[in-house]
Amino acid sequence: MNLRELSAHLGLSQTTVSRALNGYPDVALETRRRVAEAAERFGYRPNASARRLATGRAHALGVAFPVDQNLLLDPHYIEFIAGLAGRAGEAGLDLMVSATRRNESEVYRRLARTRGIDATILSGPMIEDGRIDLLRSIGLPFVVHGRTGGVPDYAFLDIDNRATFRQAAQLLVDLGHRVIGAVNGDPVMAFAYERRLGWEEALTASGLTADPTLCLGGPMTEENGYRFARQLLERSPRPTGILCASVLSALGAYRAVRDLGLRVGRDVSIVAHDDGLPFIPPETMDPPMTVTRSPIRIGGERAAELALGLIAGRPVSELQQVLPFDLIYRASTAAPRSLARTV
Amino acid sequence: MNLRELSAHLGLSQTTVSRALNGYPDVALETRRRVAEAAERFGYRPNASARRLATGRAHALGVAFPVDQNLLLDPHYIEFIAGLAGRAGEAGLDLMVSATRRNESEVYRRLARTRGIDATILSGPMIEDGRIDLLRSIGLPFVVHGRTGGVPDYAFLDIDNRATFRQAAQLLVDLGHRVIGAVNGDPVMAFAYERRLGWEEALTASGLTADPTLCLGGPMTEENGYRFARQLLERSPRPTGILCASVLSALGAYRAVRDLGLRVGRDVSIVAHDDGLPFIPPETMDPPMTVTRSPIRIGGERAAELALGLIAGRPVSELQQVLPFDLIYRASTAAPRSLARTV
DNA sequence: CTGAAAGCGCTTACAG
DNA sequence: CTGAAAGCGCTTACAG
Repeated sequence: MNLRELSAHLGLSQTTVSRALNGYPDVALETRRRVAEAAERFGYRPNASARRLATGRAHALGVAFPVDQNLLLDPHYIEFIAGLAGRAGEAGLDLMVSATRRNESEVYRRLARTRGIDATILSGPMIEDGRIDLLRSIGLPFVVHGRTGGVPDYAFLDIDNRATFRQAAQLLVDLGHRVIGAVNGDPVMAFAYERRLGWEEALTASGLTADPTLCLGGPMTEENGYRFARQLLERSPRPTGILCASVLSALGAYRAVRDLGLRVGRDVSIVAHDDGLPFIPPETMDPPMTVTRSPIRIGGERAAELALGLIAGRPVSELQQVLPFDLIYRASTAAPRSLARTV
Repeated sequence: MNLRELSAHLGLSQTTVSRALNGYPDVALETRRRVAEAAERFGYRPNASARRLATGRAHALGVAFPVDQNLLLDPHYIEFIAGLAGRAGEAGLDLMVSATRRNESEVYRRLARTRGIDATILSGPMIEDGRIDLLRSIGLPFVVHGRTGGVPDYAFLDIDNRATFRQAAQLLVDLGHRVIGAVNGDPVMAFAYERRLGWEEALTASGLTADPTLCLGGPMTEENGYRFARQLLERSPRPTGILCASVLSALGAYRAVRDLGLRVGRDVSIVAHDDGLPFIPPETMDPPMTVTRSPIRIGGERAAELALGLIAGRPVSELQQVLPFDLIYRASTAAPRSLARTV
């Protein structure tokens, strides 16, 4: 059933039926009702391609899906996509996923020329990220999930990454810890850069030195978490507190602590940033883990909303959002042992 | 730059340019070359919507992305999507992701009517799954990742789930284990049903009884893995071997073993099925874990290939594939302790 | 080997 | 309040 057939059936012109369906004014109430009823009955749905061609709007959002570099294709990214797809769907937009393998800019070019999407969402910006300039130069509207340094002149949503690690480190300092290491994300990523600064700020503000070799970074896997934590714990003096950039790395850090015959909470305090990955709830870890928390899925939803605003032509300055996070205290953090004894 | 402009620039008709670009015969070699060169130089890309409208082919695959039920929106599914998107992209197809929340059939109806995709991939079939009949009835071509009982009359790709658990259980039996439990997937899922049968078959074939209360099932999370394994290990007699449906549940099972003051490998042997999730390598677990292994990402790639075949009109009987798996022996399995002592 | 023309199924000024 | 008609940018029989 297409528009022509539906119109013929109703004895109306395509114009009127189209207008009625799309909620335009200047259609008699009774006509509108009849059209809606018939469309429903026949299960009429406008052909997406025809509509796109006629309006010039794709009614779709797009993302480049990095299928080779595990950097992004991780649970964090997926939760983000889930939020994005969900919110886009509610607004009647499709989500187009284009696989990329080291050819991300080529993919953006194609998407722009092909008019397959109205806007794209760029994830995981690096400290220096050529993709932003590229998107700007090809004129494809975009929202950045995260942000590069300075005051961005593009639409973005992010959390205050610096504050997450600053508050986490501050908590450990307040508990009495003096040697605090960090298992950070990949140092090329903008968010990891910010977190590192947060860790530094908390330490130096308390008169402690932020020894750069105590901040190790790399993709946030269990394996790296183990490797980095182990490296930190084998130093002398041994850190009594460790910050982790993700629950995934924290899983590895927990393992490293155990491997060395130590116990999380008692011998080593751990605080991680929790993106709300549904299958690794930090409250069921052993011991339950203290975290800064901001569900990345919410981020996906917000990104979709910002993209909608972008398409609607709202000014970029209104499309910049910093989401809040919570600091949730659990049993993986405590006063360091030496201190506990003297109390 | 559109086709009209490109043609005008070349002094050729749109017909000829289109034919040259699409590799049709009956175009002079020199013309073909000139067209290709100009298209490249101007970065011409056909408007996707126009092409879709004209050909009736969407040049896109679609999947329903369940954003509320965590059942599917898990790392396994994502790895699958990565394979799917990658292979589809190589073939020049886009991947359309439509969010669903308890309205999956509505989404399929819309996709079919809207002509937005050429075929869809249905993931995680349940033992009784109405979606298959629905897809058939609305005429949307589909590939099933997995299969329901019997001999399917639809395109599918799957692994031999029954054999995975049968071989895993057999391994434990051969090592001398007599009480073997299973932490299975959700019992409504077809794959979990098959695995359960495999576990049963191995036990009964060896003269052991497959006590149904020793096979526990639910979504494959760390948490469920912990809960079910703990439940099994608190029984008397205590199982000395446990099968896990996923590395994720196995993570929880490892934790349960530790919590009870036991050790994996020594006190309890564990074998899991490994879908190749990149961020949880079983070889780095403590101790390294014995697994049956079949990367689910390969499954996604194959699914894309089958969908391509479907679109090309190949008969369904040629589009059914069962992927192999490996059994990889590591330190999480050993002879049970009582037996080890007598040796 | 090339081109004029119809058609895919919508939307949208424009006229009445 | 409604309709005839043009147009979105391609593809593809068909004619030459």
